[in-house]
Amino acid sequence: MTKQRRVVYSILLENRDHPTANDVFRRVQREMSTISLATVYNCLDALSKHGLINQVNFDREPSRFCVNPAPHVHFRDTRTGVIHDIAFKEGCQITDLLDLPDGAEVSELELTISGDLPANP
Amino acid sequence: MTKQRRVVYSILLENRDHPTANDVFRRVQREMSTISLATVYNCLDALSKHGLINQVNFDREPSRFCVNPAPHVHFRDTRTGVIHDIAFKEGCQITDLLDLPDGAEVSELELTISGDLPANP
DNA sequence: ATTACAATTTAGAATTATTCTAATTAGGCC
DNA sequence: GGCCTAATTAGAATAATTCTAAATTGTAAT
Ligand SMILES: [Mn+2]
Ligand SMILES: [Mn+2]
Ligand SMILES: [Zn+2]
Ligand SMILES: [Zn+2]
Repeated sequence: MTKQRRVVYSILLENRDHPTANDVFRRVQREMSTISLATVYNCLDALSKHGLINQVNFDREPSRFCVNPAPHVHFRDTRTGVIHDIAFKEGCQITDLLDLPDGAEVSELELTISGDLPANP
Repeated sequence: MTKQRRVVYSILLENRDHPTANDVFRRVQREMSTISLATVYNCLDALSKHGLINQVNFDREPSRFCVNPAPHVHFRDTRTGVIHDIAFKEGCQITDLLDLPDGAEVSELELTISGDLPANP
């Protein structure tokens, strides 16, 4: 854990809105003005590799970063653009629903959903 | 349906291995040497918009294109790199497993899995 | 058949998120 | 302090995709 990695991580914890690398860069700059974008990418990569954060991809948009350690999937509200964390229901295994070949070992699984949420009055 | 769109579509039907745009370009060139890469992108986009094919994204790798019209997800065998279509078990709705907010309307859903398949003897 | 028109294709340039390179800096340890 | 390794930095490079503007095509009307 270097100073830079710590501040990148704390920025992610502070506002869990799934920012892009560039969003993170701009936020980190406010308290560490000398940091470089390359370092932000390096830090995000290091934090990912150590399992502290997750990289989230919607189609071919810039990657976003998620600090929620619980298993969950991502729902992007097409009206607001906001990305919501969606948990699994109690005791549910997504792979139970799939016709996986015998012996298949899942190592990574990413589920992204786009749709509408009802307006919140 | 233009000549170019038809040949792009037929190439995809011919070999359902989830090729990239560039793979498609090289295959199409063999029977229509004057086609341009931009046109391949345009055609893939048009076919996608009309629901004949699907764009498949694994992380930030180049998009791949899938001509399987049935609902399914994608499993990449990490040893061979081959992408397999995985169907849902009878009558299974993935969103049933999720704690979606009331009234959420799913418009798009993409599930990608990476893992190991047992060697096929 | 010729013309008109809109949509598509084309070549090449532009875009842009990300990665790479090479030089500098930082931090732990003797 | 000096040594060593890993991390950071600025900037260039990369590469998938998109954009631009001109040429081509196909179709429909005259
Ligand atoms: Mn952003
Ligand atoms: Mn390829
Ligand atoms: Zn999340
Ligand atoms: Zn498929």
